[in-house]
Amino acid sequence: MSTRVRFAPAPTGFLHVGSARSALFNWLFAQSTGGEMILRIEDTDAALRKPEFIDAIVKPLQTLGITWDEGPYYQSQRKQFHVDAVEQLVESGHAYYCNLTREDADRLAEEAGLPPGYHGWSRDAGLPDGPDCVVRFRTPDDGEVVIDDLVRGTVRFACKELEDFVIRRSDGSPTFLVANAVDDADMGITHVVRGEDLLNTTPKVMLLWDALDLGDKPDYGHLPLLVNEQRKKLSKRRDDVSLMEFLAKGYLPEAMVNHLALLGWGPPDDVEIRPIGEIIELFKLENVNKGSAFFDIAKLDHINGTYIRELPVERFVELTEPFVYGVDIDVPWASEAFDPARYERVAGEVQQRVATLAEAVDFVDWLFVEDVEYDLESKAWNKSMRKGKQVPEILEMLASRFADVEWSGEALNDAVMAVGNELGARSQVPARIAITGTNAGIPMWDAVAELDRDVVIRRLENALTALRA
RNA sequence: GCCCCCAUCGUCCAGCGGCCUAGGACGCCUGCCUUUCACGCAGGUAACACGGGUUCGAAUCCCGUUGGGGGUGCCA
Repeated sequence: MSTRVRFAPAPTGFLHVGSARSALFNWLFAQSTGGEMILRIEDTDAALRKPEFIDAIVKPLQTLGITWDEGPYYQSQRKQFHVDAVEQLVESGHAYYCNLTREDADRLAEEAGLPPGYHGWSRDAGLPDGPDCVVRFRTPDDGEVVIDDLVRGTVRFACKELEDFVIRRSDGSPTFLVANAVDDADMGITHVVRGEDLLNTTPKVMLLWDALDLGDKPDYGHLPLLVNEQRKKLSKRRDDVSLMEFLAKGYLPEAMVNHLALLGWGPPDDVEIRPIGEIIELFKLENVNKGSAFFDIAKLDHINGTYIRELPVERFVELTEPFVYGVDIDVPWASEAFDPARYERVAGEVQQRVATLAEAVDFVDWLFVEDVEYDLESKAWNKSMRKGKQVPEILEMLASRFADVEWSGEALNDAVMAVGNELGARSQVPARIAITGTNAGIPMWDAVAELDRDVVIRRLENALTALRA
């Protein structure tokens, strides 16, 4: 039997990295088993029904290269099926009307000295439907629901622990639990792969499934959650979780996908950074582990840097254009000062040094600004300038020699080396800091030769002034 | 509170009863390369939460404890 999975996000305004990971694992499973994946938007809650929210899911998935064979389907458009299902459940005695609000239920529980929750108050009241009525599912009093989870193994839930949950809101709209069962059945879903946060809802859906007589149930596989450094589920409020924002910061989609695939799963041969085709081949849902995984930016940076370095230089230039041209981001130089040709000449060296595309700006800013700024509190300044050997002398000599040295990269480099040798000190770092503002960067003298002589000399003098201040 | 899940280096992954003096990757540290930084290369640091079983033998199986997480909505 061919596999068929679905990625079924609630549209909340943007694609969460956790959701992206779920989508990816569904996709990897479908691809590796030669199956299909469908995209279904779970918008049973009216508040989630906004067209712009759909784009916020579809676009990132496309960017990541996560494809689907059908959809997007919208649960809201299948509402009638869900309404019918609810009606069927009421008629068959599996569900009943209830006119209590959440507050009523809490109060009744407290008065009865019962734990919080709904205790079947209206179960046998035989209430008619009404404007403020919800429909609740009558959970079995005993027995258990057993899930043979593909990643977790057997999980059991005692039915008596399951309260009579709401399947239709008082506004008449069915909840996602019904929609889930009905749609998964109608759409022929064979495997439900999703986050562990939904594990507790699974027995409810299974109960509905049986009550609705929907036939064979899909297999379930609950993925470990993605967590932050505090080991809490990644959340919109506390953490950076917007996939698009990562891409906007200069993480490559391929790197993002590679990193995500490594959270909760690992290739048998320990080769972590590899093409998606190989990941598909090696992926096995049974090998997904159970413990939650920390979304580690440092590791992402490493993977991203590796992918960036593998790019053809022209491609790197192309990809960094939105950043160096200041599209959507601020750039430290005046836009007319940017020289694309000059940028292209150094791009190859920049490419070897960045972890994200956005960082390219930091490596070339000194080529396009008038004067560089010195961070007098920085470690580099303190170590190489303030405490460096004969730094004032180096800067003075360079300023004076640069006044009449041949203005070429080679000659400039020779002059710097000569000064260092004459003084018995390392002259490169002080010169670099004075001219570029920092001790880390690309091989510089050819690029320096492209700057005006007086600009370079002025920077050497500025650094000297800053040093003596 | 109750229900459910989880537990190997700081982090991610390997380990599926003997091959484990616990392996790889990221990070961190050292050295080489280099009169910058990075890459690369060579090293190093660092873990089976604890306690009981089962077994000739346990990181691997079972139970308990502890710790962490998720759920407990007329959100999904």
